[in-house]
Amino acid sequence: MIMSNSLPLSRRDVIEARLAEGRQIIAASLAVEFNVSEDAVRRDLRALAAEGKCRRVYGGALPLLTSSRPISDRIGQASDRKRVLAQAAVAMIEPGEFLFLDSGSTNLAMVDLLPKDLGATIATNSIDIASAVMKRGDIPLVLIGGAVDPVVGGSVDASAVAAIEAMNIDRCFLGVCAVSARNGISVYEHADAIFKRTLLKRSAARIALITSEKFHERAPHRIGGAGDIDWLVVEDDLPADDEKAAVEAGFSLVKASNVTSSS
Amino acid sequence: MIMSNSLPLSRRDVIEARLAEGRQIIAASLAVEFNVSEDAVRRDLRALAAEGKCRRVYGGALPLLTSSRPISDRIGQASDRKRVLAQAAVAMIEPGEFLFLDSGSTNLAMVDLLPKDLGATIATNSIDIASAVMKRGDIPLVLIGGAVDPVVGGSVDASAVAAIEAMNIDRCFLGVCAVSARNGISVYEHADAIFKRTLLKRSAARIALITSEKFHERAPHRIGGAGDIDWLVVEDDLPADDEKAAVEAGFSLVKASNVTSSS
DNA sequence: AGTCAATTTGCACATTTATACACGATTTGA
DNA sequence: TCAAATCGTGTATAAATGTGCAAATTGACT
Repeated sequence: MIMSNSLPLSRRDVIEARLAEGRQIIAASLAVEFNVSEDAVRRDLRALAAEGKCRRVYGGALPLLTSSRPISDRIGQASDRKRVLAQAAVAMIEPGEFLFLDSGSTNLAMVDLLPKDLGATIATNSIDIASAVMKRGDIPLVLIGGAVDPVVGGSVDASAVAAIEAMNIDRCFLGVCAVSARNGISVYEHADAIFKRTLLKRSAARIALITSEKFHERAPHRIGGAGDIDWLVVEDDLPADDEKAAVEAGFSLVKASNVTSSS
Repeated sequence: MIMSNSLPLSRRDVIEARLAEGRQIIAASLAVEFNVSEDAVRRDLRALAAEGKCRRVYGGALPLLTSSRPISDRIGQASDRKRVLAQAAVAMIEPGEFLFLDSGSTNLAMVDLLPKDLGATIATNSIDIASAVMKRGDIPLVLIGGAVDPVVGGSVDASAVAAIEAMNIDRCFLGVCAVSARNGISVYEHADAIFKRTLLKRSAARIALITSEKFHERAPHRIGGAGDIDWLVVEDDLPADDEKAAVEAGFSLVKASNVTSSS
């Protein structure tokens, strides 16, 4: 029973860590995520601002450092778009579900956005995702073993397929390399494709997070078509022709609007 | 039900060990787990905080350097001593072997010290070690899956045991929590002990890296005695009485002299 | 065995801390 | 300008904490 009861003050550390990454803080979102009132979040922000760790703004707080961060900026930019997708995906999760997070940087971004009181269990074959989930420490984790594919960053061999064959997954988040109306969803690695097909077969709800450039990628191994995926979570500013083609191919789209306040 | 009838002193050691692993301590949970009042736990936390081992927070305590860099900071603390042990352990590896690296920060230190042209394959159940091996990118990796034990940082459940039952390991590096002449080698977690016993059974050569303080730790679950381990890699400055007791208990010691040179 | 000192523990009490709620003031956006 | 959202302050409540003290345990010495 050592589950998920996190220390109250660790919340402030989490906020501080996010600020250190250059991320903006929205008081209302944090309140929901940590399952506390907005007053508590505001107190934390006030304390952090008093320590000079952030700047208070209407609706939340912003990190202080605005000057030179060459590398982190680029990562932060890419992360921002992926985080919007991830936030929309997190909102689709029901409490207590058995989730599978497939390998992929967008799925990795989901881990930090999962609410604290989520009673879900996460299974994954990605070492990076497993590492992130374990670092949180409040989510039960099931790791899929097997020979590790260095391109995928996780196990996609026969033993990994056999492991998920024995799972009843409530909701899986698929990582894909390319999407098109003609070829459906595809990936680069053959073994990865076999693994993902099995994953889709064993999952009740199947979701894929798609950054806009994925619609113009090409990959050799087809996983399936529109009938094999329940939802594609796409960016808000997806070009109209891409969207039209996807819808006509039978895909159900969920637009991830960055409702994160104005700005 | 783990009823620890162990010595009162051991409780504080267990708490310290958990903090060293980066885990957060919740006073109320600890009180239930050790079957003592919260006052006793708070007294321990106060003492540990006074020693600089942790940071007290409302509701329990947090490890000191955990928010920003949980892994690298821990390694940075005792990196010198552990790197010496790890270097000695790496020297025992033969080319082309199938290795198993058990969970543990000392074994983790081995990953970065492995030579480039090593034709070995590494298997592990530790997420941190898998992450480090994958980051290198030049070593074939086999990951042991299963439900992840948050204390161990990897899988030690029945499926993990079943996975290594099918392996013929040339050389395994065991992670242990405590060593003594009377009780042999021991760990904190029951499932971890079962896993390690199977690991020893499936391994041709069995090695454990032991920092000196492990000789004065206590842990509830015994893995085995001197006959179950081929080599204990110990520090150069191991106290003479500890060394004498270990040798008389039948252990074969390898002293890791810090003549690492270079760098 | 007996005794004494030191440590550890549990309990009672006052204090501090964190939190949620209520109300008025302030800011934001249309 | 107005309405909605957000912020700040005050207050009540629950939880955690620190302190003092007595009982129980341990270890050493006679």
